[in-house]
Amino acid sequence: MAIDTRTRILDAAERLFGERGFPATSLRDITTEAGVNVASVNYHFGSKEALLAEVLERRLKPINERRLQLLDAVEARAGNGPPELEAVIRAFLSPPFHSRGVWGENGFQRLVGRIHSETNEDFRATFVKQFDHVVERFTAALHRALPDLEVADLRWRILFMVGSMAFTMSWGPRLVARGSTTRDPEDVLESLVLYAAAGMAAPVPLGVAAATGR
Amino acid sequence: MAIDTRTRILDAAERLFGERGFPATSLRDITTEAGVNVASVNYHFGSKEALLAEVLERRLKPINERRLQLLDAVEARAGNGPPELEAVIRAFLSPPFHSRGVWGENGFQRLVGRIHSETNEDFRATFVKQFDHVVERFTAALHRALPDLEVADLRWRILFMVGSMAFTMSWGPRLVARGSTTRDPEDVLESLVLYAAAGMAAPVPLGVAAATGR
DNA sequence: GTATGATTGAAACAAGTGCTTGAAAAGAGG
DNA sequence: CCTCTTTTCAAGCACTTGTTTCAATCATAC
Repeated sequence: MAIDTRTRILDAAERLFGERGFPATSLRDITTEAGVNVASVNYHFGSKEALLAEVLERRLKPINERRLQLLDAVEARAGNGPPELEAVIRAFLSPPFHSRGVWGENGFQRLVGRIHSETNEDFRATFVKQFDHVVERFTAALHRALPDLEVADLRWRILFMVGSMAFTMSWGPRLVARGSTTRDPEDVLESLVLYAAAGMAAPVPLGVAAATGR
Repeated sequence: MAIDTRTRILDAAERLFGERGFPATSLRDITTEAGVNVASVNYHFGSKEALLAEVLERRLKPINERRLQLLDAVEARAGNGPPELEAVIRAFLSPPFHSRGVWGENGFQRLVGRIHSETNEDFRATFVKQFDHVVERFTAALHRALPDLEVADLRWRILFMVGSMAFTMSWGPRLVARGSTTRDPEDVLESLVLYAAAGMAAPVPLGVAAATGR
């Protein structure tokens, strides 16, 4: 059962990487949890890092595809006019929330939130490249929705939005578990969309605009 | 030179933990960079984890003290009335931006953004406790500034804000380095304050409010 | 049923881990 | 100068790391 072994390794790795992080998880942890031999990781994936790449791609590819698909729908609906801000943001934020295993059940979301911190520069570069196209499409759409906002400002605000999302993925489940607040993922997504939409539409800092000669 | 050795270890650890992450940095990496003997880490700090705790506390304590100090000023200015939203947010966000070595120069900000992902549950718990008081003070202040917002909603929005901040600390310098956008830290802080203030003041999701019986 | 290629398994590899040891060196006080 | 504490050092501890090896097992096709 070759494919089965592969998926068992991927599932165990996803869970453990998400829970403890990439460097803190050993191949033996993974293979023990998966109930397979240590050697099978290198047989099927080549290396620990290549395994991480496959763990990420397995989930991220459908998420990014879905994002583009939703954005296409929003833009089609808008015709030649500017797309609706909230709809664009929702197209970006909702797919990860609806991906299998939301709220840390299998730990994938927590893993995503930390990729940039646990891998080396090279790995990170190839990882970020997966997002380039998506980010550019959404930047363009948001620029049409917010024509008064300079692209440089827009890029920062997108970073703010992604940060909220990643952090919520990582800490949200823990927050809910602590009981300090409770909410169904769908509601959290909705809160986040409203928060991000309001932030995106915030007035441009006039002082800054003036200082940079705009 | 006992104190000197201590600081050299702290500085090197701060830089390397921030750059490669906690588990990926070995004591030998640190001591080599610091130009001291391996044994001195355990002599001065007790363990690798205790070293991390000190690295964090050295920077975080003044930051949190400054936050409370600024919040005091904002609340004093407001008297009995509600404090100004933007001022409260600025009191929270500005100290880390003004801390020594902003923008990844020494990597501390990047380190903070990843603590939750690289340490074990126990360590994390004691780490988060350092923030409890600060978070509660700011939650209360924000609640007074936004009386229509339920505390549960507010807590989520604070999470969103912290996420934007942490992510900006981690990725901001990298973004600037890539040249896709450029901005002086002070301007980024201002953008972030405006973004967060607008998000905080966003309308409450009516559908959600209705569904939860409000 | 036997040959062929894909997969698994137990064991071992060299290298690196955090941490400890015990002696040497440095510093401080009389 | 001599003591006594603090600090540094080279070496080594037991253990874990990612990866490799090569024989045993499996599946499939002739």
